[in-house]
Amino acid sequence: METITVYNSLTSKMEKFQPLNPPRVNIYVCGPTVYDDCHVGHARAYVSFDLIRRVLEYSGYQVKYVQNFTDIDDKTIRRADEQGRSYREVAAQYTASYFSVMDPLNVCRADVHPTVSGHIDEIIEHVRALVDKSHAYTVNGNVYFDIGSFPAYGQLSGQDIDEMIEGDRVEPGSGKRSSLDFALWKQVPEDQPGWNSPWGYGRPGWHIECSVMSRTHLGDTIDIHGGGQDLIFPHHENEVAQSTALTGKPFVRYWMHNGFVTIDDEKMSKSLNNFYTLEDLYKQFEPAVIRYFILTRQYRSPIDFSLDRLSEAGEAFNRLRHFYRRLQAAESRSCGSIESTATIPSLDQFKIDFLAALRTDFNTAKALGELQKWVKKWNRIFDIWRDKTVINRHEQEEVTAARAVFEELTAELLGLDFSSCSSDNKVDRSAGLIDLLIDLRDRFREAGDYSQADLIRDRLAELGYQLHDSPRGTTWEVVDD
RNA sequence: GGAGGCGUAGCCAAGUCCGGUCAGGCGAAGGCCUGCAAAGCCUUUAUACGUCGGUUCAAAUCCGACCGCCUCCUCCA
Repeated sequence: METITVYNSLTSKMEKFQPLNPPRVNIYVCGPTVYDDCHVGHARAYVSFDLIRRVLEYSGYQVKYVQNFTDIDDKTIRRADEQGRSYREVAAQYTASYFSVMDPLNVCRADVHPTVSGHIDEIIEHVRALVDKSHAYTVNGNVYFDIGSFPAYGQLSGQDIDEMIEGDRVEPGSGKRSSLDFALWKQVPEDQPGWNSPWGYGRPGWHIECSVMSRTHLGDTIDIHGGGQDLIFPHHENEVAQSTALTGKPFVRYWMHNGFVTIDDEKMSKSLNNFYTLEDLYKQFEPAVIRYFILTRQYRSPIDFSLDRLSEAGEAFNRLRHFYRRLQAAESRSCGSIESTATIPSLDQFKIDFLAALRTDFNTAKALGELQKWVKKWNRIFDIWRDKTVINRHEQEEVTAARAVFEELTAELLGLDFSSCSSDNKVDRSAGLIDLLIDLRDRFREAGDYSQADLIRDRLAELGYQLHDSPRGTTWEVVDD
């Protein structure tokens, strides 16, 4: 296990990462409410924690990763009512939609994807225990958590409780003792989705789900709890209260929160109606480019989104893609026992710098910088080799090693898979045909009939086959647009 | 109002906790390659760190004040 440094929202400090029971690491990430399509903000969150998971696993930890779906709450019910369907149908549809956009981003699925409706018994049990311990009280079929019974309330979000209460007023008729007391269980009319409970017909409150699901699947104390920065208060603050009040044990060792995606520096959100759904973006951009874009910033910083920025990320991403092709090409070159001509970039140093960046609070921006720097060094070597007929055998071994490490680091850690880009069914099928046309074009070129040669080249380009003339002949590739 | 965060070259963005040296990308300009292109690669693009003070041999980095922007305090990744 390698040393990893993480920023803990609870202490606002960088800390050495020490899980409770190494090498095991328990991670709980707040998942989406499944009532609508995912936008770039969701991608940011889940790519970030996917990356964190990958770095931990690569570093020798055994990760158990749990991410919930909130399938029953005000929003899923409202959406169901609008569409005359059940909340279960709505939740099923958007759960499927979640996977259909996250899978292409290479976001690994969680070990467990629990749902609220699947944990009603455990929720009722948790609430009942809080009532028994006098951390919660009942008013007309509602159960509220009693903030006054939990002195540490406000610690995570850095809120001064007295000040908050001062500016707030208890809603008349709610029966709450404090304006900050929050519902663990809500009474609802019989015609709404709900369950029978010791307090009557109702459904879970807004925060209890995560406390219960994380405890059910990961135990009393979890190592990492993740989510968006907007969840710190009140959601995570309330989770801490509910969980700690019940178990008496620390709930979370490391709180981690990802920054927002913004549009013109304002938060991307449903209410501002300034979001881009992933489904729409996939019509214009490869998912891998969106993932790359997200990784160009450290996960805690806000990242300003625009189609131009995404295109820029696409250009940077293409550098890596072409570099990978160059590695492959160099690997299959013939070698001879000639003298070495160039200083090969150090693979070890690159790997050290790259991993150090990721292990210092998952600094993907820094890691990508190290990667691009190393790529540039290699490109210089490739340019030197371009005019040679053979390369040195030892140099070729270096290329093979470089290719293997590049594949490993990009695929396993960054979740950017370059090796799959180059093998395309379309390619195999039409390869012979394209070669035939290139042959034909070469004859025109030799005869000096460039207008015919260009016609072939242009028509192929229109079909998505791009030709590259080089001293060693003409090559081609399939270009996605 | 309370809490948290941000302000680095044309643009994006590391670095700020642990003062002293490189980030990296996009764009742009040159060049290589080409019959010409396209694509790709290389080189050059910077003594940049919101403002004003202070500490220090030395500050983007530490201290103080100020200005501007964002987020949370209401569902939100």
